[in-house]
Amino acid sequence: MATIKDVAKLAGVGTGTVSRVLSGNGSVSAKTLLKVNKAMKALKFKPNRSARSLKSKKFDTIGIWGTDTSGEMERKTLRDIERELKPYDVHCIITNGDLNSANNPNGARESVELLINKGCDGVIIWGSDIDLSALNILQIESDFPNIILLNNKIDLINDKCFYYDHYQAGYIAGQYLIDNGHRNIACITGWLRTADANQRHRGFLDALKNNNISIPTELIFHGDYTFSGGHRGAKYLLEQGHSFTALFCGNDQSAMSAIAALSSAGHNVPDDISVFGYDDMNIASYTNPPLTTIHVPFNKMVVTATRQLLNLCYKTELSIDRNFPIQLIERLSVKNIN
Amino acid sequence: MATIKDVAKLAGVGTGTVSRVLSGNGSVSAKTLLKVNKAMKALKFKPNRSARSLKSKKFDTIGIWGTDTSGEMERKTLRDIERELKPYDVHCIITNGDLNSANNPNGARESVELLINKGCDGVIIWGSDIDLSALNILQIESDFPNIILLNNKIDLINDKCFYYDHYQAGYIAGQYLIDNGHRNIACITGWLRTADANQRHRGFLDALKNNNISIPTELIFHGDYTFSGGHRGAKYLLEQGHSFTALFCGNDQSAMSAIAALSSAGHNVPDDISVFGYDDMNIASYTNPPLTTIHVPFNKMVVTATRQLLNLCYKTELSIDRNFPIQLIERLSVKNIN
DNA sequence: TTTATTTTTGGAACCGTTTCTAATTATAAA
DNA sequence: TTTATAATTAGAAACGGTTCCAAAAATAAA
Repeated sequence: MATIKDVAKLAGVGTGTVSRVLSGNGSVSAKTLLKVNKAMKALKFKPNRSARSLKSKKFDTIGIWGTDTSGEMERKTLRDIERELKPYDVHCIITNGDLNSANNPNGARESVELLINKGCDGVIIWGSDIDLSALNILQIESDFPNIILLNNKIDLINDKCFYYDHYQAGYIAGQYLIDNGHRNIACITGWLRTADANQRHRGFLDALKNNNISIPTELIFHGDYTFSGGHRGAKYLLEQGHSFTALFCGNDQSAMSAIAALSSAGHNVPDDISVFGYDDMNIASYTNPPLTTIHVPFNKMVVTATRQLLNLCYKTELSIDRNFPIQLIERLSVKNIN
Repeated sequence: MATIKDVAKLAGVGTGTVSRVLSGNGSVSAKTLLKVNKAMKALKFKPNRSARSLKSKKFDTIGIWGTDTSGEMERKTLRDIERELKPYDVHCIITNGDLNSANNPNGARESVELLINKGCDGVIIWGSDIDLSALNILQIESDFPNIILLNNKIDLINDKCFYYDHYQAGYIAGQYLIDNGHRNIACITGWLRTADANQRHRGFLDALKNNNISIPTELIFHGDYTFSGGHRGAKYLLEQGHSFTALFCGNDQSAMSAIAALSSAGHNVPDDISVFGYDDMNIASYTNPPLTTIHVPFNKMVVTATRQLLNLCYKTELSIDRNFPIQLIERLSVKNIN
C-alpha cells in the first residue's frame, strides 16, 4: 500500500504538500495540485485511517447500542443512518445488547462503555427494554458527552433525547377502540419497567378510565413485545373466561402473533375480536387482516438523532426538527361494532 | 486520556514493558507486572486503537456488505456474528447496498471497495440480489483475498463461499405440494438473475416437470422477495383467469403478503388456496395461518462464514462445518386435497 | 529596480502504540 | 567467589498521517 511519502517522492514534493492536497486546507498551486493528484492516482493511494485518527483523535465512527428485542432495527433504518453519516465519511458499528438487563444490571452499561473504549466518537443508546437506572446515563454522559438516547427521555439532557409521545399514542388507541363500540377490551403490554411501554400503556388505560370503562386485571397480559409473547398473551387472555371484543397490543409483532393465536383458536379477526397494533412496521400492512395501528415516525426520529450526534461529535450544524407526529392508521383489524 | 507513557512513568518502567504487559508477549517479572497493572488501573488506561492499528496493520474490523432487499438480516443474525467476533476483539461495520445493481452495475463493487478502503481486515459479501457479474468478485479477490461470499457460489473460490442447496429446497417444496394433491400451482419468484432465486425456482419447476405437471407462464409471477412484491404477485395471479389451488413463494415475506392479498380477495388460505413459503423466518410461525415453509440454517451459515473469515484474516484455526441441512417445516398454510 | 507582502513549499515534530536491540539484572554452573 | 547463561528491562525507531514553522518563490507596491 502506497503511503503519503511515496506519493510525495513520485510527485517531487514534500509530504506536507500532499497532505494539504488531501485535506484541502492550506494553499497549493495549480501546478502542484496536478502533479500530486497524478501521483496519487498512479500509486492508487488511499490514506491510512489509523494514522489519520491517531493525529486527529477522531475515529469517524459512531456506535449504536441496542437491545435484542426491539425488533424495529431493520435494514432500512440502518441504511437511513448510513446515508446521514456518509457525507461526513463516518461509519457506524453496531452492538446488540446481549443481556436482559434484568439478569445483568450492568450489562447495558458495559456494552456502552465497550463501544466508547473501542473508539467511537459518539454513541446512540437505543432499545425499548433498556433499564435506565441500570445504565446510569447521567454518569456516562458526564465523562462522555457525545451520547444520544433514542426512545427515552431524561430531563437533564433533554437535547440528547429523541422520543415521541407514547402516552398520547396509547390514549388515541384506547379512544379509537371505544369509539368503535368496544367495551370489553384486553391488552398485551411490553415490559412496563421501560419508559415507552409504560407510557403507551398508561395512555391506553387513561383513555378507558376517562370513558368509565374498566379493564379486569385478568385481561392485561404482561408481555415482552416479541412474536412469541404476543402468541402466548392471546392464548392466556382467551383462557381467562372474560370475553372481550378488542385487543390492544403494544407493538405490531405482538399484534400479528396474537392474530395468529386468536385465529387458530377459532376466533375470527376482526369479526369476533378486533386487534389494534402499534408501530406501523412493514409487516403491519401484510398481516391477515392488515393491522390497524399507530404510525410512528421511527425512521425520521433515528435520522434526526443521528444528525444531532454528528453535531455533537463533529461540530456540524445540521438542523434538528424535533416534531415526530404520530398517526392513527386504519386498516382492517378493528371492526366498528356500534 | 492516559497513554502508555503516562503508565510507564507512574509505574517507573519503560514503555516497552507496559506494552509487554498489555499484550502478554515477552517476559515480565511478577513485581513489575503488579506495578504496571496498578498504574494502568489508577490512570484508567485504555490502549488507543488507532495507534495500535497503525503499527500492527490490523484494524480488528470486518465489514458486511449486504443489499437492502434481503430482509433476512435481522438483529439475531448480527448478534450471532458479534458473538463470534467478540473473543477476538474484532468488531463489524455494516453497509447496506444502496443501489439496485440493475441501475448501477458498479454500485455493488464500489460499496465493497469502500469497505476495504475503510480498513476492514475482511469483508462478507451478502445479499440475495447481488449481480455477481457486476461485482466481479474474482478480481476483487485477487487484490484482497479476505472476502467471503454468502449465499453465492463461485467455483474457483469455493472455500470462501457459503450457501445451501436452493435447488434441492425448491424441489422439495414442489414435490410436497404435489404429494398433497395439488396440480394447479402458481408461484412467485425473486429476481431470477440472482443465483439463489434462480436455483430454488429451477428446483421447483423440475419437481413439477418430473411429475408431468405443467405450469402456465401466466401463473409465474416474477417478484422481488419483498412484502409488496408478494402482495402484487398474488393479486396479479388471481387476475390471470387460471385457477390454482397452491402457491409457492420464494420467500416468507412474499408468502405472508400473498396470504394477505388472497384473503382480502376472498380466498381462504389454505381451504381455497395453499401457500408455501421459504426461509422459515421468525414471522413464518405467526402468519395467519402459520406458514409451511423450508427451514434454512441461516444463522449457522452466517456464523460459519464469519469463522472462516476470522481464519483468513487472523490466522485462527476455527473449525468449519459446511453442512447446512435444509428442512421442510409443516405448518398450516398447505392443505392436503387428496 | 528595490522593497514589502503574500503565497507556496519542504520537512521536522508529533500522535500512541509495538518491536527490536543492547544493556542490565538475576540465576545457575563451575 | 567467579563465570556463563537466561530473564528482564529501558528506550529508540518505526508505523503513516497532520500540523506547524521557517524558508523560498511569487506577486504587489514603492
